[in-house]
Amino acid sequence: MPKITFFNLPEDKRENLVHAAKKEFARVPLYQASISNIIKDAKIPRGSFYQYFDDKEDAFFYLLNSHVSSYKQHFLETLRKNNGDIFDAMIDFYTTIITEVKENLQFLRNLFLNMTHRIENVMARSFGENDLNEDFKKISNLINKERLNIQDEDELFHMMQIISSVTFHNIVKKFAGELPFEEALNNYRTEIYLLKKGFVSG
Amino acid sequence: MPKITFFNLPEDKRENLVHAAKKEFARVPLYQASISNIIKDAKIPRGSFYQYFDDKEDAFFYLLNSHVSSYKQHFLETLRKNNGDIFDAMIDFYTTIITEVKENLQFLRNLFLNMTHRIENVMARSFGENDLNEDFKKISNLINKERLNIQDEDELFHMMQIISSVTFHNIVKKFAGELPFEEALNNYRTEIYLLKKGFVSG
DNA sequence: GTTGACGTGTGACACGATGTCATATACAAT
DNA sequence: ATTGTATATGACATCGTGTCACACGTCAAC
Repeated sequence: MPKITFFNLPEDKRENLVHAAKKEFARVPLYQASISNIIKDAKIPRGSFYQYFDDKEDAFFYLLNSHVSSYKQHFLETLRKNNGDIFDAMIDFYTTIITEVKENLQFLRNLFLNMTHRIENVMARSFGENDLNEDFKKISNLINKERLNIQDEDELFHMMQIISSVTFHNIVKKFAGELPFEEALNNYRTEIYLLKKGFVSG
Repeated sequence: MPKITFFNLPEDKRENLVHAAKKEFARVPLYQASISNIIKDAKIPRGSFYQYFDDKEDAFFYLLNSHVSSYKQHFLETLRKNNGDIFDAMIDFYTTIITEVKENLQFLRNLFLNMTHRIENVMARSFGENDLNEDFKKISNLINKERLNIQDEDELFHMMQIISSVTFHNIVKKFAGELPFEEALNNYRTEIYLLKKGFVSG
């Protein structure tokens, strides 16, 4: 978490700094980002940066969290819009991610191509990292379970784990492979379809 | 790839260096590893390191590749041993990974908790990263498709993609959560079971 | 209006890591 | 011996990090 000093900053100065950080993390992934670039761009002295943040990661995760919150919101709306059909909602959501633009897209690209567990952990909260999780319950309540071949909450939890693994991986492959939109979407659709019908007949 | 000089090295000196590198990459993930530590441990001068490798990553991926080759071998044997039952083979293989010991375990831990796309790409070759892939064909030929609810090679490819996404993610969660062996295995079994039966009834 | 306390701003600095390069050494071939 | 080629070496320039002593500004108390 950023320090209190950061939140006490006059809005324009704070936004300026945030923008410089965003720019740097859109340029390169976390481990290659440099504080020097951020402060040069934001035109603040080195010491000031350390008044606001513990270090590079602190700034990064602050930005990441705000991204995640907004995507979380968006996902819940998407799920509602699709009347609780989790599969349609995922495809919808997947489309949103891979059609982001400009700086946001670069940020996401660096994010997904360098998805350490620590980062994944922050993101996965949207999908419910553990079964006591508030977000998981919210999602669970929205899901239409009528035609789901799922026995209990535990299976539902693991179903969500699987879906998010597959979704993450598809996003990574889209970003890595520079696949055209249609191809990426078809791949994802195929995999969701396979998940629905299952691998074993009978 | 390491330079020719590296392969010309007398065996004991080379192994000594490899061991020092392994130790460093078992200590911390790639992005935190330091060449200084490696050369200190291997007792070679700084300049020599750069005679053998381009940089830190070069050394890392050399080690990684040798790990992957051996696991690839092991996976094919496992699949044969399980008479082409891909699901049993995966559970078998998963067990192997999470019960590795000592230095190997730490290396894998750092690997999976910091799985960038570049690393995943190297690993995924064992599972067949693209359908023209030699390894994918080998695996495909070994798989018993009798009871599989799979129409064609494309679906098979995506099935493998899904299985590897889920497997990777389970390994990450095991390492991150420090889950006891039994719990980790049960989680993985549940997810494989769900993949087999499918999410939608009918 | 002087003082002191507190929060904040600042940049020089010590430290550590990287990759390079000029020079030294070993050794084989002639 | 001489020359050529491969390898060894460590000092060095460069860059990024995090810290620290000091400067500044505000405000309340006296």
